[in-house]
Amino acid sequence: MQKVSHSKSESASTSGVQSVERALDLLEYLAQSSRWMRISELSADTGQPVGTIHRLLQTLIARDYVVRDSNTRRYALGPAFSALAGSNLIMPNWQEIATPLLRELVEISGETANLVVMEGDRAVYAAQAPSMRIIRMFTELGNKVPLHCTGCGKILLAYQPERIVRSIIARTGLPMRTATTITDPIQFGQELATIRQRGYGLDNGEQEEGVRCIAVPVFGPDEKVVAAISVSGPSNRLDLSQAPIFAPHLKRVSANITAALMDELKK
Amino acid sequence: MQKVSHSKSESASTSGVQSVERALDLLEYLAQSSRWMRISELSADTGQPVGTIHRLLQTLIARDYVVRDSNTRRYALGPAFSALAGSNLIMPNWQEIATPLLRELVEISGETANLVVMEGDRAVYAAQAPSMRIIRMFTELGNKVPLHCTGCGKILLAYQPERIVRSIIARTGLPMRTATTITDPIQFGQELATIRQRGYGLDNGEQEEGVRCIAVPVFGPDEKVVAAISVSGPSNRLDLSQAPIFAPHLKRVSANITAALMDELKK
DNA sequence: TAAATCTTTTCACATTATGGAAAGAAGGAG
DNA sequence: CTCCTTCTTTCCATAATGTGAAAAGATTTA
Repeated sequence: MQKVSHSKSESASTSGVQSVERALDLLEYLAQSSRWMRISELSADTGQPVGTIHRLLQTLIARDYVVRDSNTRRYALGPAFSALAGSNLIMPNWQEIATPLLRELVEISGETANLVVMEGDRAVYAAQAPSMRIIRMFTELGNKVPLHCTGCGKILLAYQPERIVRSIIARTGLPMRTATTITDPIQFGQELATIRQRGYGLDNGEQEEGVRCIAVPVFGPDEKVVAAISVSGPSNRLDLSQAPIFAPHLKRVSANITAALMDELKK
Repeated sequence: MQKVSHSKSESASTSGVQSVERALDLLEYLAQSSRWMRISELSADTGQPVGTIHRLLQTLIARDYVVRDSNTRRYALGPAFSALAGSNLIMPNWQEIATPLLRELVEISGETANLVVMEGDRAVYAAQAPSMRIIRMFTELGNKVPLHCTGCGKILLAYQPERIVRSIIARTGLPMRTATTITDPIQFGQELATIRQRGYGLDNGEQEEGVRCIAVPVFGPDEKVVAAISVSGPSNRLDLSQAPIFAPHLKRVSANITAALMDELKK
């Protein structure tokens, strides 16, 4: 258990309430660890003395943000988060807001249109307007897929701060799903840069052979990306050369969703 | 908008890192307010001076737990929560864990079996094993329903600390959905007490005319309730006099789900 | 343009969080 | 069963940290 520079360096910079930041560090560490943690582990891994960790945990437990298994004396995130996460300010009713707008994309492209949000280390389908054709892309709502090998997932990552992207990749890696999956971190970084630059992203069968998709970001308040929308279909119909043609339509619909979202939020 | 006791009383008592508690107060207040809030409102409603609120918000914004709309200078919960909420420690893959176990209930009862979790002020269907009969109860997964008028919802509330229950009811009220919906807070309190006492809950068409259900809690670590399971069916088949017969089966399956959950968690 | 309202920054102060160390539990080895 | 080790919890003197009143700045209203 080695001490890690008790100096205030790292996140010090300016402002920031120390104890709050440490509490958040703790919560985030618990979130990303895939098993229940003991105090000594938390202390070692976050570099805070056990006393401090213990006191923070007490506070968080009292509010149900952390639970303690009294048998093993291990800690994990608690149920209070789902109450926060359920707030419709951060989890809008995407089905209601987006589905009618997504249908427009189905009419234009003939392919299934999706709205996807980030949840933890994965992308989740939150709304969908299915293609009317016999062969079509279809996913259950709530379905979770990797971020690195889907059009929408890559969009969501591309508009995330560097540090978030790195920590996600550190945890999940870039596992190969098909022959076209990008598995090299450097190349993946370039892919994200390309996406940011041209404003839309592609999925060339990177998650599932034979499924292609074109995706754009959906912005919330303050230009933060809150979701991604896409049209997805079978490779034989959806040629990636069509992307520059579809992208403006996707962007228009994205802007409409942003507007609808803002309407929901403003009072 | 009246001021609520500026005294440090309330949660003071022992322990608890003050600034962390205040930050949590702030987050919870933001979560429950249905619109974006200005600093002055937050200050008035939480009883903290604007300076303090401002500083806390800075810290939370820096970490994306709060977002600020720079046009209106209003604040809301930020995207960092979905990352935490996505942690499989607090959001297990219920479909995977519970669905096979729920099927057992379908075989016994002939009716649809559901697993429901709490999310914010509502209950969300997280797993389901549908009845094989022609007329049957069915809901989309991810569907959100009120807590106060559903079997599972009432279970979830019954095993929640008083203060949580009160704050939820304060926000949502007890709106009448059918003739049997409990709309009186006192009576509702008694209902929750009854549920705790006998260990299972009923829904006698309180949300939808003609749909009845029997529900029991699902416990996680440390005897905390993390979900509820139920069998639901049409009133003409599902007589509430059958409840004492079904309840033990529900409890057995609930225990199995708890066990499966623990297996997931322990390494 | 002036007044009023709201937001952001500042700063002296002491309350509050800190973390080392002691006390207490639990777990393991012999 | 007892001793020893390892981990958790509590304690407390210290000063670093968070506090909040008020000033400064920004924006909206009159």
